[in-house]
Amino acid sequence: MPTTNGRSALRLAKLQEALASGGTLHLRDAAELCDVSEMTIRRDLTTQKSAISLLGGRLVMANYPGVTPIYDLNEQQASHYQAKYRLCQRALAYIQDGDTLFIDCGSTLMPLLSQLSHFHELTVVTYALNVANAVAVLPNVRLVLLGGLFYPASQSFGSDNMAASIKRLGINKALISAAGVDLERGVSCFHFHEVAPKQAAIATAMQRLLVVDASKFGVVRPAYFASLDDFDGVVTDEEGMHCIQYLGCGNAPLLS
Amino acid sequence: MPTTNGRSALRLAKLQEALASGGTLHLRDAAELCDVSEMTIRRDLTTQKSAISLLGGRLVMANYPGVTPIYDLNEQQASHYQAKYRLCQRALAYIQDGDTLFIDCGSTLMPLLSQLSHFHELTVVTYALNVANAVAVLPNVRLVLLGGLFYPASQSFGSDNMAASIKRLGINKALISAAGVDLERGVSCFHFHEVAPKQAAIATAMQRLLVVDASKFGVVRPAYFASLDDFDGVVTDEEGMHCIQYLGCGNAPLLS
DNA sequence: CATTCAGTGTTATTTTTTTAACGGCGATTT
DNA sequence: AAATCGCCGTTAAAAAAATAACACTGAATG
Repeated sequence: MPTTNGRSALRLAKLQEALASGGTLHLRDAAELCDVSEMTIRRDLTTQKSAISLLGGRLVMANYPGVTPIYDLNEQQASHYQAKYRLCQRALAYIQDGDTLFIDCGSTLMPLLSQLSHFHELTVVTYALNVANAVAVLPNVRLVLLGGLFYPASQSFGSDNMAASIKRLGINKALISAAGVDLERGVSCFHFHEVAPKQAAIATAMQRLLVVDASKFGVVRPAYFASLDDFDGVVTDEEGMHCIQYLGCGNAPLLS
Repeated sequence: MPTTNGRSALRLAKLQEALASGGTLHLRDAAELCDVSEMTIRRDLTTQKSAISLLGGRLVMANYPGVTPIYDLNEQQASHYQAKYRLCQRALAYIQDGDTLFIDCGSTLMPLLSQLSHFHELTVVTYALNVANAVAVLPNVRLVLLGGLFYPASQSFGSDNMAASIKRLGINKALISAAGVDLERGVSCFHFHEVAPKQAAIATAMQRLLVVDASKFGVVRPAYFASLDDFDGVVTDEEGMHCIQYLGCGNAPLLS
């Protein structure tokens, strides 16, 4: 195993460039490209740590969405996903063909996106890169991405005139996610740059839905952005329903 | 093999949702999730065509960037990539630490992006989704994405006020790609929505570089956006240099 | 000049993945 | 009720990929 990063690192760099445009590269081709044996490429990959990973004989960019975080489905994870999935199923019930949806950032609403392919025509407005990527591949959904400076922590964008941009759009339904929901302290998230777009969407949309699972109830996060009264409804899971009833729920009607 | 889309399609849908958030799912886990054998999942995948593909025993979303278009490196393709790579290496020579770069859409400049990780600090401005994805993973590069309505054909965004947004940014160097370069008919691309951002970047940037390989010379595409004189330089490959000398090259100095 | 060692290729072995073939079960048809 | 057929599991065989072990090379070192 090479200790000094000699030619090994150079090869990795070369391969990384080859993969940067997107796509996969067979081990055989990678070896040919670098003019070494497959074994050497294998060793490069195991010794030097890089953004490339080997998936069934093919090199892929590990940091690309849809590749890296090998979905872990052991016991708990499975049910955790199931919960998120069911939550999105409930949210799905409020979406109709022809809607212009505002989709918030975060991972909560991701399971919803692939479901959107069942509709005939939709428009999705978002300021999150992961959401945009998932929507971009849907042929029946128009995508409007609100750009700006990228914040890696939330995979989303922020800009001065985002609020103005949102208000120019005819948003039908806003699906807002949150990291904390408290009856007294209101609805909050982690990052301050998310506040402006969330508030603008709430201000503009015809119908405002807060989509949160039970784990968010009774939690307060640094960035306050709305009170429960600002929403037309709360979409939550079975367990979340109990939390709301316990809390009293302001005057936001419980949805599903 | 199932002829009527019965439970098969339902399983695929379920798996697709599981993968939508990004990530991979081992065949074993997929089988467990659907409560069938691995063989059944395999059959589902081969009979029904879906957005899911099987890569080394793992299910991945085929339409995600970095997965689907299995990089084909047969003879010609290899040299073609090498050419693109060398072209970008030349362009790289004009980039300095601290620059604010405008990166155009298309595939030409993709090999450049992973190279940017070698710099200490950079800012990249783009209106292309594939560029944004490649830049988003670089920790040392600030990303500004100019949003709008998404155009799948060019993987880029367009909006009314994109030109205005670009002009508000202090763009240092603009790296512009093109689909056609002709001495008399000027520089052109395929899609009309690319014209506004390209022109705005050319108008704003301190330094304007046209990055094109030899295959673009003498070609005219539907959307004209600049003349060769509008650029401070042309970055091209060895073969492209000959083309330029043959054409006369306007007054744009040849770079590399 | 002999030794060491990083770097690599080759070969063999093990493990995993893929493919193919067969048989069972339940619903529908004849 | 027998036959058909869609659907699925199981098993065996083939192919591919991952791992391990060993040998060779050339440069640096003693």
